[in-house]
Amino acid sequence: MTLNELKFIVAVARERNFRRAAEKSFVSQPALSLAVKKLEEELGVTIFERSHKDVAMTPVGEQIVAQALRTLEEANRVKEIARLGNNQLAGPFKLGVIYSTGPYLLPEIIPALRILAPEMPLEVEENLTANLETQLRNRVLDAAIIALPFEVPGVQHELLYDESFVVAVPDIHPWAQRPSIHAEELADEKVLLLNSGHCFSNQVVLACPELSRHGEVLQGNSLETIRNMVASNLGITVLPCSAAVERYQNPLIRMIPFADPVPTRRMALAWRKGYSRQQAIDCLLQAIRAIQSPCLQTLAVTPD
Amino acid sequence: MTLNELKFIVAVARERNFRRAAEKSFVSQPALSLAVKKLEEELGVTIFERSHKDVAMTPVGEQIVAQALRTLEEANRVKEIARLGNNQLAGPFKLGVIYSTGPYLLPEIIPALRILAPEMPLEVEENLTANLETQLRNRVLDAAIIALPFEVPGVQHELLYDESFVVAVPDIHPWAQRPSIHAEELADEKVLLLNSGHCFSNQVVLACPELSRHGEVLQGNSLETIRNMVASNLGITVLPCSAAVERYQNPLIRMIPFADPVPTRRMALAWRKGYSRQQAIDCLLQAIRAIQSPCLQTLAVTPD
DNA sequence: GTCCGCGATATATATTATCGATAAATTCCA
DNA sequence: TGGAATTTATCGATAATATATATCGCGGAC
Repeated sequence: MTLNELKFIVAVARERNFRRAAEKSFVSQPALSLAVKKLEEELGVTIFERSHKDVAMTPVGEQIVAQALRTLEEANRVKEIARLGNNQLAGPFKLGVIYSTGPYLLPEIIPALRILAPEMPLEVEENLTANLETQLRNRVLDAAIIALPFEVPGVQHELLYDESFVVAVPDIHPWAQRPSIHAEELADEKVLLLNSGHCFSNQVVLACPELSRHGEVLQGNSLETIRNMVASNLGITVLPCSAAVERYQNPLIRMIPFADPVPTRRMALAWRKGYSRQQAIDCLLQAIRAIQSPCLQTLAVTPD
Repeated sequence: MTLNELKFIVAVARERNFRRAAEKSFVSQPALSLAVKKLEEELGVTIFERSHKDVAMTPVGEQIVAQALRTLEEANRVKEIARLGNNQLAGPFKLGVIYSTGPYLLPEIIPALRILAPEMPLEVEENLTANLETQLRNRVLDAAIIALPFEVPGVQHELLYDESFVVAVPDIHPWAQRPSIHAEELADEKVLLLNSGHCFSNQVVLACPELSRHGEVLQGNSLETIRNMVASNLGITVLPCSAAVERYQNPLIRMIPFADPVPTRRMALAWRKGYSRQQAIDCLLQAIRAIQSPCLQTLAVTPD
């Protein structure tokens, strides 16, 4: 039994004529006759009583045609659901973000996305890279904004931008008026950093390996806490430049750029291979890349 | 979209694994994979998010699978209806009978049929051959018991029995004690017959052509009326022998057989070619042929 | 690392559906 | 009453589809 056969018997029941039913079904009359016959044999029932004058339905045939109609309606609802539900920009989208980026990037992304995909509410999860990775793989998240490297089997990513780091010192610090700082110089200072699970602290240490020997001070999960500590003259820190733009400025803190080579991190959007809402990904990429920020160097779209 | 494809996605949704779903569906894994892919492309939606670890469903995929399940259930009901409804011996059967046979044959048929096909109530229509023919062709009737000849396009028949005619005379009639009558002798008598639309009167006239010249008396639609008229000495008549058996005997009437050649009529059961309840026909034939009556000569089954 | 499991792919094959032409039966109309 | 038209069934050939076997690439697990 196939849906086509059901369509055929419904057409014959409507037209009471095999030839016209075949025309309406866009098949030849023999094709339709054979299909109907096949169905009748499979069901072991005569549905139509044929004659050269007209076609009549047997009592059981009427029931069968009525049921066939119901079946076809249900089948059409499958298509209907697909038609309505294939809007990839509808329904919530769970985005993971690393702690050192979330507070500064999301205020930019969310309004942009509300315009690009108004029916797609963004649900945000801030967490460590390692946790984001797990959640991504377990399909708890749809995508995640992370810092490279981020090589995870079954997960692909696309580059977003390069973000330079800056040094934040109290305005009463000896470096306060310097135009730039060399990364190596950090080794002599009391540098406040996020816990070691944070990729950002790792990257800072990577830029100034000496730090790891001097034992930098690790301070929780929030850059804002660290920023306040700097303002209280408890040490200096390094921030991603997105955390150093004007809107987050504190008058007690001076932001000083690094001298070349400026430490940077490369951010990317990651999602599962085979993820079904590519349009949502594209939309998100567009929203992020549209951010106008002097310190973020948006990167061209490059395959892998 | 085919029912098979819907079965496949339901299986995958159940098993969360293409290989197992293929096994349960009794097809190879590539066949199932391709079918699912084909459906996804047709619907323009991703139903499953595949990975090497497991198979997950997209939100729209869940809806589609649920609807697919509903569709398959409706499709199964088609089979169910066919299974339950293909009992050809269930449901009413409309049988037409000519006036000159109905009252005498039906009391024999109905009890027999109630045993052979208890779920098939017999609905009887007594009428003239011409009307029965129309109703048969228009599918108002399922079958009809008629006298031959009865050649109607689109209608086939099978012989039932030969029935001899007898002469019915009042017991005070001069012929009352005769052992037999020759058909030609009727020409001199006042013979009461049914209206001319009745095949039986035609057949009587056929047996004794002289009658038509002398103007026999035509009397309505009921042999019983005529019988009563004979009992009242208003004339004589000819009856089919089934109307002359003991149970219908009237003490005021003598039944006298014809001398050779005995006029007879040949009865048959007629039904449309392609009629869908052959079993019901067979049952009816069996019931009629099983009638034990000395005057009816049941005929062997012979193809037309 | 190496093996195992999973889904995707390639190619070949068998089945099925479909078509065009024609047949057989019947109706319609002159 | 006879022929044209109509209707469904049948036949033979072909196109479309479904399915199988073998294989690949990827990732997981020990």
